[in-house]
Amino acid sequence: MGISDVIAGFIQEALDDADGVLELQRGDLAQRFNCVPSQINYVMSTRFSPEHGYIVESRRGGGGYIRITRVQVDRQTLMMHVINSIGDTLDYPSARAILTNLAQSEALSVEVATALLTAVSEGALRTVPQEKRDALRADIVKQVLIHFV
Amino acid sequence: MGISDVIAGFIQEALDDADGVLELQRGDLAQRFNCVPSQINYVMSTRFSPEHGYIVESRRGGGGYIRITRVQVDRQTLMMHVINSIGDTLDYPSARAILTNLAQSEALSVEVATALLTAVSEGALRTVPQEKRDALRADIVKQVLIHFV
DNA sequence: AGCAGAAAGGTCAGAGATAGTCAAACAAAA
DNA sequence: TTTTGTTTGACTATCTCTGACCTTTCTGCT
Repeated sequence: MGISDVIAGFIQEALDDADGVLELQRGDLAQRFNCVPSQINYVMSTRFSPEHGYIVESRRGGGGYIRITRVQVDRQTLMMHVINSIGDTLDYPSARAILTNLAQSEALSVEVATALLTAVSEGALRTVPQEKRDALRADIVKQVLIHFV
Repeated sequence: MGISDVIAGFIQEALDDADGVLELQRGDLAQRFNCVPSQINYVMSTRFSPEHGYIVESRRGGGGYIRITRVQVDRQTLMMHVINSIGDTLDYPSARAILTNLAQSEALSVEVATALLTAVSEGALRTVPQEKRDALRADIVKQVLIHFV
């Protein structure tokens, strides 16, 4: 088990204690585990990505921090199911179908579903090369849904 | 937490007590928090910008002051103002400030604001080349906001 | 009125403190 | 052996704090 796993475990525990939201300093953590600071970035991107159910925000400069939020996971298996069913790409009609479904089954409010659909519409993504839109759409939808689970 | 956050917190509280309008002296504040006066300017420009929902006016000379006003406008106006204020690019911290502000002033529900913020987070857009993210983020946010006016 | 000095606030660039990126070296797994 | 995952460190980006210098306004004196 490498150092990345140890760090990830430490953060998981701290998140449990802290009720799902944790703010820490990259330098501190690096020192505590005797590794280079960028190792923390690696851990964040491989263990606390949106797919894993976390949101990571940060700030540089004096008093900087990394904030990790674990999204609630107990509410809807439906959501998880939907999320898992979304592959690496998602075209607009499929997105529309999925979101309409979720709204109809009241897993999402109509407002949220509409907002999200608009966010991934061809219009909103028009500056993204055609061939990359579906991948991006999948990312965005998954991330938002994960956030709402 | 740095001194800027402390000062900002103090001002927020004072604004609450004072019903949204506050007049204070730069030198006084600096002395109270034991910092250089220009630190106050820094706090103004980073924490009380129009983007955050404040108007800051000031006057020099004897009896000079800094006046901070928390703005409250009707939903339509606020939305239009916000949409117009978004240029061709929008970084994540700005998006967060804008959406937090819209949620606080109840122009958007917390759910929608959160969903949109997640949709334009660095995580969700990670497959988009760094240099194109801010432009895309601006597009998405504007498109969704227009949809909600 | 005109002017000088005092009493504010403003600007900007540099130093310090954090965090992020990326690619190369290394290690583990298939 | 090929592929995938991990670790490192040099370089970069961003946020905060400070101080020297600048501009505006007020007040009192002539």
